[in-house]
Parts: sequence; C-alpha cells; structure tokens
Amino acid sequence: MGATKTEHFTDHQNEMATMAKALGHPARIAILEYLMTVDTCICGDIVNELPLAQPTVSQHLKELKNAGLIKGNIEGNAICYCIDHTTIDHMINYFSNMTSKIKTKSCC
Amino acid sequence: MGATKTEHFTDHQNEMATMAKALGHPARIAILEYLMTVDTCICGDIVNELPLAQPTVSQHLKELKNAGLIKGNIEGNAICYCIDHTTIDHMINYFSNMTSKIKTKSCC
DNA sequence: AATTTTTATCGTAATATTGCAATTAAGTAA
DNA sequence: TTACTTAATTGCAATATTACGATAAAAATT
Repeated sequence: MGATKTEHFTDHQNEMATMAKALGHPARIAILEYLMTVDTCICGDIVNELPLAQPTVSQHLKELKNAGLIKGNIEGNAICYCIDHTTIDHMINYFSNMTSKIKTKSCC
Repeated sequence: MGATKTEHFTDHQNEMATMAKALGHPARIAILEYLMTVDTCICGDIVNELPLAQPTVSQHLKELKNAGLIKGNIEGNAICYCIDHTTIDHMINYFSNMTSKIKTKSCC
C-alpha cells in the first residue's frame, strides 16, 4: 500500500489531480508565475530566480513538464521553457467553471 | 532533507501551493466535486461514494479541512461537511486571473 | 446498560517527494 | 583538443503521503 488508487477514479479526476499536484509545491507555483510574467520563452535562468540548487530546480521543471503544464525546447546548449497554453487553459477552465457548479448553500 | 523549504517563498505562493496540494489527489477532487453537486451540506455518506476505506476517507477529509477548502460541523453523532466558500473562491480567483496574467507567446 | 452508528485516531507498511552533491551529457568557445 | 557552459541524471538521506486494520470516542438507539 501507499500508492494512489488512480484506477478507481475518472480520467478527468485523475487529470485534474495530476495538474493540482504539480502545482502543490511553492517552487513550482513560483516557476509558473515567473514563466507567466515574461513576454517570451525563457532560456535557462529559472535557476537564478529560485532559492534552490540546480538539480532541485531541474526536478521541479521535469514534474511541471510531466503534468503538461510547461514545455521545453532545446536551443543550442540551453533549454527554452514556456507555458503550455492548452493544458493550462484546461486547468484554468476547470476552476473557473467551479463557481457555477457550486450549488451548496453555506450551512456550516 | 526532504521537507519543503516554504520559508523561501511568499505567503501567497505557499498558500496556493497548499490548496493545490490538497487537490492533488483524485479522491480529494472527487470529494470536492461531490460536495459541489449536492444542494446542501452532506452528513457522512461521503465514505459510501468513494472506493476507499473509512479511515482513508477520513484522512482525505482532514487534509481538505486543513487546507481550508471544506468545513465540518458536528451534528449529533454525524458530521456535516460542506465547501468553505471563502477559501475556494480565493483559489478559483487565482486560477481565473491567470489567463490575463499570461503574457507569454507560444514559441515552443 | 448494552448495542449500534458514525467518525476520528493510532500504528504501521508501502510508496512518493524533496533536496542536493557528484556526475554525466551535450553543446559552445578558446 | 581543451576548457567552459548549461541542464539532466544518479544516488542517497530525510521526510511526507497513501492506505487500511484495529481501536477509540461520542452520540443515538434499543
């Protein structure tokens, strides 16, 4: 035991959980916010923006990439990172539509 | 090592990461979706809705509560759960505002 | 009072995450 | 070719998460 029982939940629930999990670390929130603020893809210097060692940042970038939230492109010996609009929009829509889906009256 | 270095990030980044982390499991996505669909607070039967044992569900509910996403009220020998609109709205707004903050052009 | 119902907590095993030093890989520059 | 730069990978220790059986706590029912 110890592993998440993904097979018992819908694809959509697993997909949203995967994206939320990827953002479930302040460093990865910081990376995403940084990628959002720059007006072009950024090559490299994410490491200098974060208070973490290079291997640690590399690992966080990998997780964001695995979750589909960012993309990485090889450019010479550097790598150009940017937001993956398709997946991010998918996640944003999920949360944006939440308000209209909440039918619960506050009773607690 | 192994613990998240929260002290290096802003309060807001940590707060968003905490909420995202709480939703980073399909069972907790499922719980939240269930609480959203019912038009009143639900007493108990969340366990019957999920393919997980009662202690496991109780643990997931605790994490959602710790993240501030849901509230629980004692009602006799049962507990009435419902969405915490204040925090959920906070999270929803964060993601809703993302679209306008993304200045990056797709270049990858 | 004894039983049942409902939910939380404890204890524990399996697995996953976080962080980084050391190293590797792969391109660039000298 | 020999450095230098940039980023990924490996290996490992510390910590956290996931899951559930067993048990406890607390109110309701009999």
